[in-house]
Amino acid sequence: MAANRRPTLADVAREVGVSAKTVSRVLNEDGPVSAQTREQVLAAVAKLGFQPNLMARNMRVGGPDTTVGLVVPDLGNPFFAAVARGIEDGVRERGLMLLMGSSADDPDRERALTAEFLARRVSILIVVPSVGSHHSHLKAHRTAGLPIVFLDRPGAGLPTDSIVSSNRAGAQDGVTHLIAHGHRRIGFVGDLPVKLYTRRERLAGYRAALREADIPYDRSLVADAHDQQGAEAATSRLLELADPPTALFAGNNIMALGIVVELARSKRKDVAVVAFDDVSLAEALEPGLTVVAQDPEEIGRSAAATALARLDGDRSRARTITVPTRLIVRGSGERPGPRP
Amino acid sequence: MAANRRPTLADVAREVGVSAKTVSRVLNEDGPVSAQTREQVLAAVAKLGFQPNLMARNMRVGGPDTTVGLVVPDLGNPFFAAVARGIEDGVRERGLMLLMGSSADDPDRERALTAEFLARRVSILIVVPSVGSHHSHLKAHRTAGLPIVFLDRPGAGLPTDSIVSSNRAGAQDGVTHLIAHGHRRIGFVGDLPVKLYTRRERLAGYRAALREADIPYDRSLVADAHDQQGAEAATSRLLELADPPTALFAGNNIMALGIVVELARSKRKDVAVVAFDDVSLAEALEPGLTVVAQDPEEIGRSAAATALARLDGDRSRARTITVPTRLIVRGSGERPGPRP
DNA sequence: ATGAAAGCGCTAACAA
DNA sequence: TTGTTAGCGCTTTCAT
Repeated sequence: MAANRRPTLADVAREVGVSAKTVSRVLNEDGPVSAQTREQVLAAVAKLGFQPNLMARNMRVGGPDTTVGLVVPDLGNPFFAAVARGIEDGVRERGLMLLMGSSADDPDRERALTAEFLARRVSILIVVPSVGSHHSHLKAHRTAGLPIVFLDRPGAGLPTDSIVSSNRAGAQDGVTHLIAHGHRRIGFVGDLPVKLYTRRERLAGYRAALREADIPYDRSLVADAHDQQGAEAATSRLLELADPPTALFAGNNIMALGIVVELARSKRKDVAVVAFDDVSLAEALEPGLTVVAQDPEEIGRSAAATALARLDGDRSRARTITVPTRLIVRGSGERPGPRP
Repeated sequence: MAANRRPTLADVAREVGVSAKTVSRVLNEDGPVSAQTREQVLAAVAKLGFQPNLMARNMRVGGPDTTVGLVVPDLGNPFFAAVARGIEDGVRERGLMLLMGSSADDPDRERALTAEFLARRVSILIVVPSVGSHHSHLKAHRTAGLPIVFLDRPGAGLPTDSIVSSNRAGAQDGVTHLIAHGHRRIGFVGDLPVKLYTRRERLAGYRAALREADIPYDRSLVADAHDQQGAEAATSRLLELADPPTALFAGNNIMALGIVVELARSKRKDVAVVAFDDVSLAEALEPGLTVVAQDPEEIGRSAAATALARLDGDRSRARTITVPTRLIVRGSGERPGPRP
């Protein structure tokens, strides 16, 4: 069967014997329409299976597209998936949908995605900026009224709203928890690149906790990895040091998976662990994995709320909203430290 | 500062002193343009910060929007997040983006989302159908050439391509594994509603395994839950039966989390477990969680590939593609069964 | 209560 | 190599 042309407003109008404008009035409950005409129009709409073309409507009306453009590093990462759900939650009642793309933390892909979103005239742009990406080219759009929100990390080259977790304080809490249980040699397994905002902030929190306890910072206890496998290897390397750590701090959820898996594989039950960001099954481990939990859905909802406020005319200064983290103690931070 | 009108093609043309069509030619690398004109146009584009309006372009060209409409029950579920990534992977090189929405397994919301997608003239529609949703209203669109793919579950009322896991065989493998290790009273914790396709298929696999081993089917060993907390409660109830199960089979990833967490909390190390769908940290548990792993990204890529083939004119009969599952033995299925 | 004409921003199909 | 005209499907404006 050949691909039929989809019916248009004009087709419906012709079917009923009225003008296109009348059909439009019925569908948008615009001007006055007689009950009978309305009936006939609705019948024809149903008969032809007409569905108004939103692109055409949007274009004529001149307003933005009713979508939220969202760029995340990886759609498959549970953290960003939860963030996306939070955003969707926050904008659904305003009738906005999510237009999404993964940047893989590549500035070029991020830029291509944002360009595409802009070309589509999204109502809101929400971006988890990649390391090395600049956003000065977005300035004109922001000035023109497009709400732009940076998420998880602040953006470079453009003063605008950002939503971040309390990375530094949260990491400090987590590491302090380890110190309180007698640990003085604490490894840090962070993601890459090292310039990544969250990585730096969390490392700063780690160092602040050490400083607070008068423990010297030992660079050799800081390891890096790109992914879970890398974190497993990093964990293994740290534990093979001449003077190895008795505890490990995971810089994010993926690093946490690597650390925990490697410790399980090597049956190292003597190493304490605290992770930044919660992971599923954390409470089912033995002992339970102590984490500095983020609230990704709240981050998403907060981004949505901020952007919607801008859409509604809020012209106040750009703010950075910090979503608090919460230390959830489950036991893994209390594993025996070095003998006193 | 007032919201400035965004520059249009005509603005650029005026700036340079050429016609709109010429600008269009430069931007789309369409017809021939003199090097000098091209330079000037590009300069003006940069100067004005012009970005072509994709909606207008699409409309004029008459083609569909370069988006994939995707409806999933829950964006935050790692399984669907991974599926989404697979789809994105599969369509990116064709220049398609993801337009997403969560249905919460509510047929009305699913319908609202698909209607919105249709109104937006998506190039492809991919849906995880809710229980009770019907899709006969999509028939005309499919006939008109819109590729429609059902994912994870087949759709009702419309013969079209579907991508599913080998639910029945996979579940049978998992339960057979438990039986091979001496278990005869095996509980099944499935999600709701009970009419859900995946739930029914996996339960059928469970029953097939029992039948194969001449173990009578005991309805009291089948429990249901909506979410992780529900699965925890269901696990607890099963274990309190007069003649309790010595092993449990989880109907999906969320049920698995509930079972594992509840067993850890009640320190029941004597209960064997196999889960349908892999979860992170499964290998770090003690013993590792044996699972029937799905391949969500492959499901997504497969859906993308199927839809793209349809877009390219494939008019063959609707097929159902079954993505194989794989039993990953990690130990939890081998916990001691009843004494012989 | 309804319709005709114009135009949103862009490109196809022609000319020149 | 470039411009002109028309029109995608819809809504606005102004008539009737």
